[in-house]
Amino acid sequence: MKAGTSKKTVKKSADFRRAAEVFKALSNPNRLLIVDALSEGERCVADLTALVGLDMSTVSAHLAVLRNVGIVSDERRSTQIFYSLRRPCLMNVFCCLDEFHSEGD
Amino acid sequence: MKAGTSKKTVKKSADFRRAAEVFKALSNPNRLLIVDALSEGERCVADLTALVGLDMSTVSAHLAVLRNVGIVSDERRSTQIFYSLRRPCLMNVFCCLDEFHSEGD
DNA sequence: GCTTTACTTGGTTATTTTGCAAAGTATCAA
DNA sequence: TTGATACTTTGCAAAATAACCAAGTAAAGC
Repeated sequence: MKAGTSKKTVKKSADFRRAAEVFKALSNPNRLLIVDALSEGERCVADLTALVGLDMSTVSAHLAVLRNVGIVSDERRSTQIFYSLRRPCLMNVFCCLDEFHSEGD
Repeated sequence: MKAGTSKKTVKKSADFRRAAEVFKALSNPNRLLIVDALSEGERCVADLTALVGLDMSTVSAHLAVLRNVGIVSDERRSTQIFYSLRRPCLMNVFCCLDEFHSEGD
């Protein structure tokens, strides 16, 4: 643990705003579907579009949301653009969610 | 690990919808502020209202959102209603988010 | 240069979210 | 039972989101 870092972190308004943005990016089922697909490796937009079954422009917008909060990155190779997950720890979030739901009432 | 459970879980549309609802509940800075406060113990609505600095009706609505996805539970004691976190693992999500941001570029 | 392919951006519409204020409900105390 | 306290619910306006289609851009091939 770094110096100046304590277990009980002091959180500021900006921290909550930033965290909320990440959660908001993950708050749509189609984006989660995309994130899940990317967890198995990079995919181009056409593949993701086929996967989610919406208009490509819509999928492109979803990818922009994920990109803007740093969840995915894109790389153009000739005419295609490949997206991939930037944050391996995102998969932990999914695991935590499984736990969340299986704790049930 | 239970029988019938594999590492590579097959996820259905309903799973993504349910997960998205939890993320949506966490996608607002004021709700995150509330969750953070509750991570230190139960609080009544008046206390949470003072904390977030919005109208009590607004805070009540935020609490309803968190309650509807099972993140918090409420218990009336005389005229006050105390809210508390139902899911300890939610704090793991916060840890994961810290990790998320500190990986950042 | 022109076309095609693969994507993104802009415009529009319907729906959802977030806030406040006012009215409603539950509990307690006088 | 009347009033006060502590919430919740309803009604409403402003802003954000998610979807489509149409138009714009970037790279590759002809």
